[in-house]
Amino acid sequence: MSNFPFQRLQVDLAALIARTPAGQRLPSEPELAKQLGVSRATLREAMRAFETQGLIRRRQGSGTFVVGKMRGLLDNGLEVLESLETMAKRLGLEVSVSDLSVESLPADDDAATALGVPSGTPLTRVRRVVRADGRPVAYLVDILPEAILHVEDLPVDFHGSVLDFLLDRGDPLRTSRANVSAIGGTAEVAKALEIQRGDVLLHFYSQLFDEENRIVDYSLSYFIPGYFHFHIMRRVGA
Amino acid sequence: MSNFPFQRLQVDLAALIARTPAGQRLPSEPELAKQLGVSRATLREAMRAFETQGLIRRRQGSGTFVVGKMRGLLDNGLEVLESLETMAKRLGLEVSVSDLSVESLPADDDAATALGVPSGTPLTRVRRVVRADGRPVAYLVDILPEAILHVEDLPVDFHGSVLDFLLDRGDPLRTSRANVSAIGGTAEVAKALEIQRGDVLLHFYSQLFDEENRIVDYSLSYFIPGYFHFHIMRRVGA
DNA sequence: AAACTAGAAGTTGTCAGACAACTACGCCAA
DNA sequence: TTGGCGTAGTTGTCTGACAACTTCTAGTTT
Repeated sequence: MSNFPFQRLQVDLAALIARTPAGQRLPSEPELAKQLGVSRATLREAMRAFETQGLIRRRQGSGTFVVGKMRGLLDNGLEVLESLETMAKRLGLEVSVSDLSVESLPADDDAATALGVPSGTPLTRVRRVVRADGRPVAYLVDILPEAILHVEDLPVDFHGSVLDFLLDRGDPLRTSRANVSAIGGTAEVAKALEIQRGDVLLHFYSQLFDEENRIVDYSLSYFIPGYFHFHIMRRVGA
Repeated sequence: MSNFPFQRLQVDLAALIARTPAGQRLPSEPELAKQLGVSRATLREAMRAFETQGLIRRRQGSGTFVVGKMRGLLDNGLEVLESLETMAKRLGLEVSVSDLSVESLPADDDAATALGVPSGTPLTRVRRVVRADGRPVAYLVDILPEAILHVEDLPVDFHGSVLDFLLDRGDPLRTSRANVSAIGGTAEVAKALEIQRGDVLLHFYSQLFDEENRIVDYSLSYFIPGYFHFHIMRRVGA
């Protein structure tokens, strides 16, 4: 549908790669270009993008090969930011949200530095507990300027994911930087997750950036180990 | 030095992007191609690769812009696999290794499934404690088939990093899949790290793959929170 | 003077065709 | 059987061109 060959091409190529068994060779570039209705130069740019992502491998004189079943891995991985709700839905899991709290408050020093705004700036804070099988598995806190998300912007059926809301609204989000660590639950978190204070938790502290590299949101996530399996694909450093 | 335009180009372009302030425009494609001594088509392939990595952004009719100070972030991040020793060196930190233990043992069920080999296969296990300021900060265990790394392959001055050794040897390593979680220290780990059993630890369980997607090594890493700051750059899911 | 419009210049997006470098495979000869 | 060689097929790179888009300027209109 798109009039932009490269974008359409990326979709088509991704589909082709996804349905091609690992290790198998793709059609030759001239042929693929003809099939997909683009020039070889454009096709090669797209292939270079996929090669950079490690999905295919090209060997001069031999051909282009799809590299592996990374697909399923990547999707569950941390390379792509998506809400827990979206992730759970994709994995066919049943999750529910409880203790949803949306409130406005002025920025304290921590929030001010994390968001790059002056102290006292009006903020919106969203907190929620995610449950699987009725048991708490994650406690999530999002904090962002009221200018970006006002309490009253939220629909009545808001299910808790700030990320999903911003995406639906069309905000130009780009990347998230997540700091990963392990901590013992504080009193507040322990209460929300129905665990003992000091129990082991996986902790993400992350900032969300828009396409101009401005900080849109920062969030604190606390996961009870064992329910979600987070993984990362890492490239070997040259 | 390289006779392969694309590889040389990637290095040159990376350098150019690195030393260009964030937000600034790069020279136009025809000019850059001339400067770097390649055709515009080849240049564009390289730029597409960098664009995929999120380092630059191109706008038709306007120009190509470097995107941000991601550079410093990425380097400390988890996208690229490198040994703790290499990381520390790059960051100018002083770390030492103690309790280095290298031994051979047959594969138990866990190791067999993790490495994709039959139970009983001869394995090599490398364990070590990494210290900063004399205090333990990480406990690392690498396990891999003896066929890939035999105890006697190791030099007398082996400093503990299996990854560095394999890389120096020229093994064709490609990616690592790291599962990240939080756990309480077991007796063995607690003893090595001089902490209480059950104390909070950040835990990586990772598999190392070669370019044919074969499992080369799997490792267990335990980090005392606060010393290393691991972070991940995530793209917002479409 | 201010605001709007048309155009020109510059930039990225895409295309077509060609040749070079390399690989895989089969054929032929020893 | 084995070794070498040539040929077809594939990716790597280059050249030149045109289309689509953005930005800025200069002129025109209000």
